[in-house]
Amino acid sequence: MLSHADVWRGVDRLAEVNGLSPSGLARRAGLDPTTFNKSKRNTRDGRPRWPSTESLAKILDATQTTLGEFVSLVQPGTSVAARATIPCVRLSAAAVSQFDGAGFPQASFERIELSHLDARHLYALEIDRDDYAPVYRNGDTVLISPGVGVRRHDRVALMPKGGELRLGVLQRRTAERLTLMGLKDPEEVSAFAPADVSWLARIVWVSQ
DNA sequence: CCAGCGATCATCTGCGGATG
DNA sequence: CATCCGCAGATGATCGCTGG
Repeated sequence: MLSHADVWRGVDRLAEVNGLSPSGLARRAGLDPTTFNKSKRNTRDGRPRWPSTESLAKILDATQTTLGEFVSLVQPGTSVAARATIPCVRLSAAAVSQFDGAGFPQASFERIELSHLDARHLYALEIDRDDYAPVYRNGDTVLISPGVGVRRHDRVALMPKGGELRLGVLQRRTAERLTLMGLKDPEEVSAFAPADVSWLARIVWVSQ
């Protein structure tokens, strides 16, 4: 169960991992900058005050954070330092055998530094071909997070069973069919049966 | 180089409006 | 009536500029 302190710690951590102060986070979410002031977390007679679910929904939306990710920020021991580096995989080395069933890399790849995203749910993919230019050029690094939800129109990485890793835009996902739009050419649509997909994960960041 | 000054920003306190 | 949130004003920290 989340306590009053847990929820406020989560708000502080969410601001921190996004490089914001609590007031900056409130502003980004369209709230009054004082909404998350420490002085407003308890009433004058010392009773706890809670942020509204609407305010929480707004800061999650403003930071593209899921409720599950927010809850994970509350857990003890998830310091920013613990998120400082993440494994980095080369696109041409991204074979199906090197990932687990959830899409996390199994081999020990080199690591790159990262300061504002939760490294426990991330790995980097270095683009070392021109297949996705000009959207992703040779030398770019994209960050993939199997730990977050994938929605329509998200840029994603898809690993077909027995195939080669694909990057694209998730066009549609039903129980029978999953369609991926090409990054270079939106007219180039690939369809997959869910049973033929090893894993699908969202691209959350790109360095270029 | 350093002190003084003003601008800017974050935060705090107190109050009142909106809502249930 | 209790609670959450926005507004206004005050305060303190930081930064950049200027002049000695």
